[in-house]
Amino acid sequence: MLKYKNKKFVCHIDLGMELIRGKWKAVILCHLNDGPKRFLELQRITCGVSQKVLNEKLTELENDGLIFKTTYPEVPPRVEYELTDLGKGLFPALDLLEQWTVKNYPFDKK
Amino acid sequence: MLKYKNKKFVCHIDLGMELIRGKWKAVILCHLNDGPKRFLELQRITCGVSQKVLNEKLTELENDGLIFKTTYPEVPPRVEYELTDLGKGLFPALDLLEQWTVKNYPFDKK
DNA sequence: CCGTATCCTTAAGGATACTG
DNA sequence: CAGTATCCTTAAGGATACGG
Repeated sequence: MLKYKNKKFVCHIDLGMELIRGKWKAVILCHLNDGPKRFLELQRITCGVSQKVLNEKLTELENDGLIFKTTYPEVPPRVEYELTDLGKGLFPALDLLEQWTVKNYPFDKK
Repeated sequence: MLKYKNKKFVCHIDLGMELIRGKWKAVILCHLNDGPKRFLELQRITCGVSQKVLNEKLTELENDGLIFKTTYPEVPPRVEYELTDLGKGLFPALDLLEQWTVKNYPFDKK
């Protein structure tokens, strides 16, 4: 039994999965690997997930140290999200998962 | 936009994550990589998750073709779960995730 | 030992409206 | 454009009891 942030985990993979849990976190991380993205770009990538949900996920990822954001003091506001070094280290695993999926699920487009 | 089993996914990583979503699936898959396990062994590994939940997850993994089970006609019954080839192919990604977690979260034991 | 059924609680996700 | 607030629906997980 292991502990992190007052939560209990039965093993390391359990904790690792916790950090990318939810419908959108892995998707966000994968796309941020290509470079910084603005809020609206991420919303487009996620096919229009609501602002509330997208913000929730971005905040959680930031709190877990996987991404950080830069706010430019302009009008209208501009904010960019990008991976931290910790977040970049997670990419190889996500990349392998994606490759496995592409290989085994050549599924219908549209 | 991609489709699989009547569900929609925004990209491949989205589908890949869907298959290992939930509190226990990745944990089960990782431990099955060491070899076949019985129901009670898996329950012990998951620190006593309820039978209902464990069965749900095992059934979902089986339906997705990641594991299969062998039922031995004995009394008391004996059932063994193990990875399919498809499931084995997923292990490298999970293994990388675990390594990343071990490296970055050397957290408190117990 | 393994699996099912029932009931319950909480967490996740979405719709919408509003603000600087 | 980015973020917050409110409300709502559904999905996930757990407790318990029972049956082959």
